[in-house]
Amino acid sequence: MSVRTRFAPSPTGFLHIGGLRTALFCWLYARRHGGRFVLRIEDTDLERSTEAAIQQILDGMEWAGLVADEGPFYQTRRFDRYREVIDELLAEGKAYRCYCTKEELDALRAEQLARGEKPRYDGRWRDRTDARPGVQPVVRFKNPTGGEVVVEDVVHGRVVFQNAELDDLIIARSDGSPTYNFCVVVDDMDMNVTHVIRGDDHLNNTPRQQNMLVALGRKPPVYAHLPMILGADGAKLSKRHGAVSVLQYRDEGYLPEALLNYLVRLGWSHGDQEIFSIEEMVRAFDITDVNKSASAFNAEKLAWLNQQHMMRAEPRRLVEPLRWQLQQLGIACDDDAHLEAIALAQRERAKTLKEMAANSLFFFQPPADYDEKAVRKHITVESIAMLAEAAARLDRLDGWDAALIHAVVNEVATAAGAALGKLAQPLRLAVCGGTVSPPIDATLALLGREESLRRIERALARWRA
RNA sequence: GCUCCCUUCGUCUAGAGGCCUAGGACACGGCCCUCUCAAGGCUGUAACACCGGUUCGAAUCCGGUAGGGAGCGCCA
Repeated sequence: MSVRTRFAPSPTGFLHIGGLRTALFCWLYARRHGGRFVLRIEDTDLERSTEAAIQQILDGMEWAGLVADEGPFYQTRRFDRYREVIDELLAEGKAYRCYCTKEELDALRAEQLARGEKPRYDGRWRDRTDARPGVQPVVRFKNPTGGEVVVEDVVHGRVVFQNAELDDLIIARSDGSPTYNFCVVVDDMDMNVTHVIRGDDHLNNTPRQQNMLVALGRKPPVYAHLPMILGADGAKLSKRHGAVSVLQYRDEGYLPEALLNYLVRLGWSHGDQEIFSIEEMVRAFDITDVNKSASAFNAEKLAWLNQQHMMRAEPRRLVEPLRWQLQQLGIACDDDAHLEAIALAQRERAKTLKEMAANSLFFFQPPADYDEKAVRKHITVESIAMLAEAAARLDRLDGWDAALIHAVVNEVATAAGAALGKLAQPLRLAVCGGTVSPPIDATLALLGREESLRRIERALARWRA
C-alpha cells in the first residue's frame, strides 16, 4: 500500500513551530515515498475551535508550502460516520453505556488519588445492561483487561504498555458527540493513513488507539512519535517563550525554506549538512533517522540559516517580501528590478528581510541627518576637497555603473595620496547618512547619478559651512 | 502518586564496543581578507548527567540513581 501521512491540528490556537515541524515531517515523508499527505482539522471541541484559527493554520501551511494532497477534512462534518461506528461497537459488545455521573467519577478519582493510585475508571458499568433513568449515558470502549499492548514506534522503538494500566475511555459524550481519541482512530482508518507521525505527547494515547483499531478489525499504522520542541530556555514552548504563529516569522522577514530548514534539523540530521533546499530535504529525509530527545529552539541559528537562504535564493524571490517589508516602513516601490538589485546588494548584510528593508531606506530617501560621530571622524578639509573632485568627475562620467564609479573613486583618492577608505567613507556618509552600506561603487550605482550627485552636493554644502 | 518517554560542547547534532586525543554547525573569542558593515577563509574555548557492572577495550551494551518531559478529562 502506498504511503499516506496526515497532519491533524486542532484549531484551538495558532499554528506554531511545533505543529509546523510535525506537518513538515509528514509532508517530507509522503513526498519522499511518493505518497499522499492529508490534512485533517480536528475541530470536535466546539467550545474552543474557531474559524479564525482554521484560516490561520491554512494560511501558515500555504506560506510554508506544505500543500496537502487531500483535505482539509473536518471532523465536525463526520459526526454521522462516528455515530455509525459507535453503534457498531455497541452492537458487537465492544463498547457499552456508562451511566456514571460526573460527581461519581470525581469521587472515584479522588479516592484513587488518595490511595496513591493512578486515577482511572473502574469499569463499573462494563457488564451492566440496565439503564439509569434521568442520566444521559456516555459510551465507553471496552479496553482489554489483561495482557500488553506493544507499540512499535519508528523513533522510540518498542514501547510496551500493560492493558491493566488503561481504562475504558469515553468514546461518546452524554450528548452523543464523539471524543478525540475515538475520532482519530476512525479517521485514520477511513483515510487509510499508513504512517501516523505526530508529537510524542501522544505516545501515551497510542495504546488505546491501537486497541480500538484492533477492535475495529484493522491493523495499526506505523507510528512515529517526534520529540518536542522546547523554548530557548529549555522549558516547554509557551506563549511567553517562542510559541508564536508561523505567520509571525513571515512578518519578521524569514523565508519559509529557511524556517523549514531550521525545523528539519531539530531532531534530524544528514551527515554534516546544515543547509538544505526543499528538494534536498525531500531527498535526504528519513523518519527512521529522527532523534528521541527534545530540542530547544535557537533563534540565532534560525537567523543564520535565513541569511544563508537569502544568499542562495533566486534574487527574484526576494522582491515581494522585501517590497512588503518596505511598505511597513512607509516606502512604496513598484520597480521590481530595482528591488531585486537592492536585495542582491544587501543580502549578505542582513539576517532577515525586515532588517534588509530597514538597512535600505537610504535607497529611497535622502538621509535626514548625518551620523555625527562619523562626520567628526571622516569629514576634513582634505576629504571635502576629494568629495568635490569626485563629484565633478562623476558628473562627467560617460555611463553609470559600479566599475566606472569605482575607477573614479580610486583615481581621486590615489591622486590625493589617500587610501580608498579616506574617500569611500565620506562618500558613504554623504549619500547614506551613516557608515554602513554595500560597497560604495555599488551603492552609488544603485542610487543613480542624479540622486548621488544631489546628495553629495547637499552634504558638501552642509559640511563646508 | 502511578504509567510511559528522554539525557554527548551554552544550543542543534555526528557517533551502531576499538576509526574518539569525541567530529560538524550556530553562538562566542582571535587572525586573515577589506572602502564601511557584512559575507568568506583559517583558528581557539567548550560536551559523553552520575554510580556500578559486562568486556582485553564502552559515549556506544546491561542495571541503578539523579534530573527533565508527557500522559493519567464527558480537552485535543
